[in-house]
Amino acid sequence: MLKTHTCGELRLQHAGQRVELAGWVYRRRDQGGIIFLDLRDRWGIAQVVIDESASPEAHDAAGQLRNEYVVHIKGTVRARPEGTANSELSTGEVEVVADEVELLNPSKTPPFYINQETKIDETVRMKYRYLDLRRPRMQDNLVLRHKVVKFIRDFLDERGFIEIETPILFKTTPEGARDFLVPSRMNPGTFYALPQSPQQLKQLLMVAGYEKYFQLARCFRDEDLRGDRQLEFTQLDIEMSFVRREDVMDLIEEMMIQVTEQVAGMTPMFKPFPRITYQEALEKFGSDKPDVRYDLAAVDVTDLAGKSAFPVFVSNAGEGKPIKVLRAPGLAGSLSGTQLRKAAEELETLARSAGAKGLAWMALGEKEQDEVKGPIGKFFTIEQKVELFERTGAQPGDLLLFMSDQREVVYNVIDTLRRHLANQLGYTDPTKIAFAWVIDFPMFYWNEEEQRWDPSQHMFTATLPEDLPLLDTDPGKARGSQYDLSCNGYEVAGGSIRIHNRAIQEKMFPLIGQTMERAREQFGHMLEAFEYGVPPHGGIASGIDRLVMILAGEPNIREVIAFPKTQQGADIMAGAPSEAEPKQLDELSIKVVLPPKDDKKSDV
RNA sequence: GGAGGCGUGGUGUAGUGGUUAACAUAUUGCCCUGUCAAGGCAAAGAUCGCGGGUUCGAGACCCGUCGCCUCCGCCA
Repeated sequence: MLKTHTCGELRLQHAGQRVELAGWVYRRRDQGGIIFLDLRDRWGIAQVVIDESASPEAHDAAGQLRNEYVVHIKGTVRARPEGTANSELSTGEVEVVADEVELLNPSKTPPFYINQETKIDETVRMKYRYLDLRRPRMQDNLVLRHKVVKFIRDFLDERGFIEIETPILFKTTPEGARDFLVPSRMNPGTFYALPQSPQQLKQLLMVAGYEKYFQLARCFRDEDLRGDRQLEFTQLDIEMSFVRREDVMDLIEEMMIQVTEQVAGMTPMFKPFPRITYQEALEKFGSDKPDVRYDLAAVDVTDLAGKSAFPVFVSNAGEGKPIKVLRAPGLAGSLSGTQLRKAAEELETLARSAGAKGLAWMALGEKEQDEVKGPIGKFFTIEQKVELFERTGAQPGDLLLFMSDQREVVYNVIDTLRRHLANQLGYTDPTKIAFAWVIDFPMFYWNEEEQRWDPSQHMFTATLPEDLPLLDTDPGKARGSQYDLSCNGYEVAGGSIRIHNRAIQEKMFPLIGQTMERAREQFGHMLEAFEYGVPPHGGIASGIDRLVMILAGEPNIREVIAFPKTQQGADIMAGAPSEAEPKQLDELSIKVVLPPKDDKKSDV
């Protein structure tokens, strides 16, 4: 090794020791007769001092160094002189007096700062990702990611789980997203699908009797990217036999608490995690993955507002459309009439973008006796207002936002406004973390377009035992054994107890508009396997990228993935995706036919 | 597929139709023995993403296009 120690480990106790360090020049401070180098490696930064009078050759070599040059030094550790310690640095009490400085490799001037946290255009960061990853922020993130993964592996190993790899080249899996296809050279005209999750395979491992399985599985979904979504991602995949819903939830809850506390050094705001039903989550937060770091829960006032004199509310209530209120604490505060209208208009624009037709509001003055402002105030009697304030907990200076529409629209508007208000009010502190379980999902959503039921998770999800009869009478009311774990407004895990009974499994296919023939073609191996002694089983899957993103306090998933893709699914550094060689296509019996371009111009 | 934002020296930004395109920082050179976002002096560095158009005149206005980001659709 070219190093006896890492740059980050040197402490007072090393004083007097002769050491070798190697790393990158993080900063150089040339004082003339004395040169300071901040030498960086993955473990930290150490100050190296080169004194001209003591080591002229080393001083000369150090004078040639520039940022990001790779160097190897030999020297002696000593306590820094009185008054020159740097408390910002973990190695700040010591320095290495170098007598040999060897340049291992020079570097071009990097296109952006490695040694400063400034905003850099993501295009540039992606093009030079290997330099971006040199930055302490990215190194911290990837180290955290490693620790999370390592912790999880150990945690599950201690509890009798074994990790089993499942294939990447497989067959379409029933997750509902678009598949990535891989052509088979040996079987012209046929394709593998990359797994969207190892769902089927892990269930088959339960049939095989492994009982406790996990895998850090790479999964692929060919859908548009988002700040919290990539084409490929890593999923902690777990499946267990002979378990009930609570067994899986308890295991994950314990694991998440320990990871948060022991690896990320944070404490979940709620222990145990609150359990919210799907219905309650929608009614209060408008979302099945609510951010419960803050309250801001919507209040139903359909009965009350329906009796007001506001025509829209009266008619909506009559049609069974809900009327809900979101209270924005202190938001009306000291605003003037004009400012208030402007603020309300901005919120209305946002509400419209979420599907609302409008947004009614009421502002409470700062003092108790102040008049209630807002266009709909006059439609409510004094008594109605008093009750309204009581129910919503409204305080002087609050802004009340009213939503009324089709139920789904109202949910969407609540979710949008709630997230927006939380940001505006400073409730979204990334150093806080709050998990919440969402349970009792409906088994199916009605697909109006196709006139059929779509499974809300996937077709292997078991129905809650008490709701089993509903499958025959009223499938829309049947609740599944599904459980999702939300964290700071993101879904970080989701799973269910599975169907282990072939008769019930077969009942699912017609319900979701699939013929038995088609089901056998796609899932025949599953149905057949289910005839050979399937244990009751269930499991869960957790998006590791997303979890690490939250634990790292990062605003998007790319910050915790070494080589992520852009929103267009491109790798700017390598230039992927790219065209294939004709020879490759020939071997695969594939012909590329691009859609015609530029219809507008050819018309002219 | 759609909506919005952004694109100006290496990087981050300013730029109100007429400026020698400004500032900070980085870079290069010189000076400097206790700095740590070191400091001082000096220099170099931009076809303003690309292509059209409007105008006497465009970094700015218009149209198109490309790229990046956020969001909707999609995806749990």
